[in-house]
Amino acid sequence: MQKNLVIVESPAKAKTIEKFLGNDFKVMSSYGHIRDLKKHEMSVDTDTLEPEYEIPEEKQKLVKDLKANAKKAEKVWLASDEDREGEAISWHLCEVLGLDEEKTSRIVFHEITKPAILEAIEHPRRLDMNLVNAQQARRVLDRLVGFKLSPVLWRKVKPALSAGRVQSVAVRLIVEREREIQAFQSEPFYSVSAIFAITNADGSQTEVRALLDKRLKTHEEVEALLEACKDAQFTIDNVTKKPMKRTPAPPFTTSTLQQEAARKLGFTVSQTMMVAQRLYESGRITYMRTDSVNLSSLCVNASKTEITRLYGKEYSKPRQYHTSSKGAQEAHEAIRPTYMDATEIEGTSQEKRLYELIWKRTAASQMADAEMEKTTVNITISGIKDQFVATGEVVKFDGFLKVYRESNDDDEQRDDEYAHLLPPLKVGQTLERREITATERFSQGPQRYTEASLVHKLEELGIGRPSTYAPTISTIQQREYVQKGDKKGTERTYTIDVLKGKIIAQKTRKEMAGSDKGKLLPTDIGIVVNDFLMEYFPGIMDYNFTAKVEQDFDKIAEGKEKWNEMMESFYQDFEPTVEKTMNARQEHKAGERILGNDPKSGRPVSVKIGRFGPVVQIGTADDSERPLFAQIPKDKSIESITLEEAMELFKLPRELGDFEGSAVTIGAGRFGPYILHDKKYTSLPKGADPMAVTLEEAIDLIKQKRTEEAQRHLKFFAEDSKLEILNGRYGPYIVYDGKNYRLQKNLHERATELTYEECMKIVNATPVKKK
DNA sequence: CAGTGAGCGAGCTTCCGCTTGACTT
Repeated sequence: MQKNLVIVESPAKAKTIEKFLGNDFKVMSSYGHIRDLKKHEMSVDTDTLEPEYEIPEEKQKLVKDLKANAKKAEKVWLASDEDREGEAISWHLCEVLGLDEEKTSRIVFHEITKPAILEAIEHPRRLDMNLVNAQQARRVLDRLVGFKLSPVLWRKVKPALSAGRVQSVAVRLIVEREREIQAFQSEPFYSVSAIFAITNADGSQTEVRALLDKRLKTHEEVEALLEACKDAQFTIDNVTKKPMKRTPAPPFTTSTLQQEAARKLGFTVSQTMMVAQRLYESGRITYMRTDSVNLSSLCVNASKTEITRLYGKEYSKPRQYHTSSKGAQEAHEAIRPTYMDATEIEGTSQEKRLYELIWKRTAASQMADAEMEKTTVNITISGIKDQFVATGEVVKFDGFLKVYRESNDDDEQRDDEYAHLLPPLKVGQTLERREITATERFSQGPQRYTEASLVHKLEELGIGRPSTYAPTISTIQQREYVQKGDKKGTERTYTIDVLKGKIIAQKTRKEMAGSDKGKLLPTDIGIVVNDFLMEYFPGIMDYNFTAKVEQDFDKIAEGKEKWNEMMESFYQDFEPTVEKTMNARQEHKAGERILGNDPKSGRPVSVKIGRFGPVVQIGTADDSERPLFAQIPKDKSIESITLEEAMELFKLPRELGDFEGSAVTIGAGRFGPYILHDKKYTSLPKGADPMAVTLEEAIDLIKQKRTEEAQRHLKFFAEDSKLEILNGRYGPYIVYDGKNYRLQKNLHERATELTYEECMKIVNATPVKKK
């Protein structure tokens, strides 16, 4: 007979807790929410705004199991997390399992240690219905917004689109950032650096690097300065030394872990979460979805011991951190190693690297400040007012820097090159000028978001939760509002003026400007949807919308406001706006734009988001003649495409002529332009203009493809026709039953000599990829 | 990592937060 049943949210947690509690306790997990609004319908009564819950199919078995165990138990302890969602989970459990109030207790604990759990058992409480109602309000509001707005988009923009309190604002951030970048006017300026020398007592010389204390605006100023420096004397005017301290960053939350793993390890946001999940399940780290920076006393103490052991007493400094981010609910601890004495773990290389990052961040947060001394030396130039400044930084005590330094997103830290050790310098000392270099630079516009920096921004705005950052990022990419891509930069030239001896020499160099890799870019659909929502639903799109409704949820949680009253007042304004927008007589779809008239037929040419994405259309649906369509290629935008560019799209497929008795045509496919001949496809090389390709060039490419094709099949096997050795872009590889298997580098040489057995060994040794 | 290549024009689609699961070869 089971005396006690404890229900927590996560199975890993259940396993740990069961160990702390005696045989009288059975611990089970609810696996998050057990009940929710119906998946495929509104499931909210639009008159009373009351939600209608159901137990989803995949939870039925679990609920049955929980029910049976609750019935058997003398007492049920609801131990879900101590936040809105956790309280609601407990309430749903009560309702669904039909728990008797007398034999049910609600408990919460903040860390998974034996004392903390025993302490929680000593202090049970009742369900907090105010907190539950705050969650219901949150849930219903999100459902109303999502399920009312999305159908508007289906009608006005494109089917299967979606809108929501979180995702639509995420897209807005990216669209607006792209517009800022486009509007940004880069201004040139000149930064001037100098190399001086001082002669030491032994006759040797030491270099001193310094920067001019201001940026120059024009090339004339550069010329004037260098001219003035030709015969000038450089004298040390002032030497100041300032002690500086650097404090470690707080331990990881979900958001900061995602950012650092992206910067230091190159992980995507979802990759980080998957690896962290595995570390959590194997008991290596605490829970990975958290907004808390709090560390348990257990960890603070263990860190102290470990840091003292590894680095010495002076490196240890126990600290407590407090969460300041908007909307934080702190149901968990910060993300930290479960055991600080495990500095390394077994596992995949990704697991090892992420664990090491978490260990270092946690350890650093419990270490002493770093102490530096910053030296600033002012160097006057005789005859002019401007000065050079040399700075040096000496680390007096490295403290936490011994293990960890937080990265940041600005890759431009050129000034850092000049911060280093300085030789001893005295006021009044003169310096020997070696060379002075003025380099033209350009002011930097705003940076595009990465997955991780978008998460950072969302957290800052209090939008979304640790459990939704990664899913939100993938949703906006799946809906094709945003794509991760590369932006080609433009080449620009810049000048470098160097004064060496008495001669000023000017050079020009080239660099690529504004190129970006793997950043988030808005698509045409993203832009059109954003502009549409901004026009008709500015309230929902407001960056403060979440913050405002959160205030209401807080009032509900405190019992100062009724949740259905809040819903009603929201819906009163929202619903009519939806109706009005939905039924507004539409002359054209959102984002539609007339480019002009087709020079040939005179029919109007327009662009819009069609059923299959952005299209150019000649003519209208009411014409007697059917309209013509052409997909807009990825590198063109619906916002900026011109009539001429649009008309080009209708020139394909283009017939070039005949070759070996069949037609050669140029078409445009999903993967760019191609040649079609005798039902075979040949890609055009990158950068080739499909409008300029001649029949001769096309035939050459077809022949080239044929020889490649002939050389591709290196070896067949009589034993099994499914097995082949092929030659690919990266050398020889094995194909078996339609799947590819890589050949180790050392086998490339003798690829054609491999036997059937050898190949099958490789095939069978390769693990099956999971979907 | 390993090679891809339509021309559709209606039915269905959708939210945010909690949490992990596992058709068979």
